[in-house]
Amino acid sequence: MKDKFKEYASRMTAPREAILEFMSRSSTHLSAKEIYTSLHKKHPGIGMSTVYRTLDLLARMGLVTKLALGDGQNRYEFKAKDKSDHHHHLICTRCGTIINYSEFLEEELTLVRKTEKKLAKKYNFIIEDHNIEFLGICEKCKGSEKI
Amino acid sequence: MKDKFKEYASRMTAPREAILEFMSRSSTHLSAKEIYTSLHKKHPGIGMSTVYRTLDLLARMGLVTKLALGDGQNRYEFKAKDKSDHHHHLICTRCGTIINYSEFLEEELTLVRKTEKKLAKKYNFIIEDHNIEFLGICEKCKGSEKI
DNA sequence: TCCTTATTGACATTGATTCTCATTATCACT
DNA sequence: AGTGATAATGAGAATCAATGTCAATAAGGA
Ligand SMILES: [Mn+2]
Ligand SMILES: [Mn+2]
Ligand SMILES: [Zn+2]
Ligand SMILES: [Zn+2]
Repeated sequence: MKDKFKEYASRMTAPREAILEFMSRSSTHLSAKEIYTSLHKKHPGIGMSTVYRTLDLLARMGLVTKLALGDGQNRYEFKAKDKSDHHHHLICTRCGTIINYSEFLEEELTLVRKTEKKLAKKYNFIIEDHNIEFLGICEKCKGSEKI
Repeated sequence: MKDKFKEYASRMTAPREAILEFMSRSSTHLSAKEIYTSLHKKHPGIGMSTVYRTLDLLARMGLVTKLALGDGQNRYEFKAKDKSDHHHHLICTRCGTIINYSEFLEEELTLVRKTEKKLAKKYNFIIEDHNIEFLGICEKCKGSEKI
């Protein structure tokens, strides 16, 4: 891992190690502040700036995904190298709940690849990633509908 | 249209009409400030707050889509009722360029519907919309790669 | 161990979005 | 057309995520 860091022109430091370790252990979609706060218990020294800078670095390294959901703060999620970790999102527009789903149909993956190829050619684009999200009302919010 | 507004608990006002009219005429993905500035020429009276409030209203009405791309400002796009207007995005992670594409394969639409149905059932979700975006490097940015 | 310099953290600053509130304008009802 | 209740507005303040500044620190090659 130290090597991977160097590749991105960086020294391996304690804060970076702590943040990466923390991210790799959490499975949710966390805001920078949530990460900062959680980390603060064991690592009181780590500042907010470093959290942002490191998350940005990890995103560039491809170890973390940055999610923009339009609620005023970005969220970050660890991305295992393991392909089986790849997933898409189901987002509740009422309460913000995010569900990961990865029970893809084979068709789904095949089609994504086919579409990528088509778009890359037509628009002369290098396609590196994709986001697919379905928006709606979650189970809980459905329940507390009538007020 | 006036009726549609009322349905959403609203009076029809000059600023709202101006903003809706402007949005329906533009075909890009505009930030609130861009909308404010463009509008300011013909309607110097309209304030920033009203732009935000009206965009939010239009989004709730389903006339406008709010895009969160994680670059620190949301963008808004008019959504014609016309189904043929539906499209997905191709986004350059270097320069932010957004390309609409809508040459869907039939498969694509079929699959989205099938996936929606599957997810709705499994997670007990009411699915109302979806976003699909491909990220990468656009033609222009590919050109100015080596610096 | 020493030295260069990448990295850090405290703090300031920016900038998008939201809030506040006195003023204005819409529209239902005469 | 006139009136009144009140929804909506706009100027400015406030909030708050994210970025910038910079002196102090620490990583790691020599
Ligand atoms: Mn996820
Ligand atoms: Mn678009
Ligand atoms: Zn919900
Ligand atoms: Zn580009």
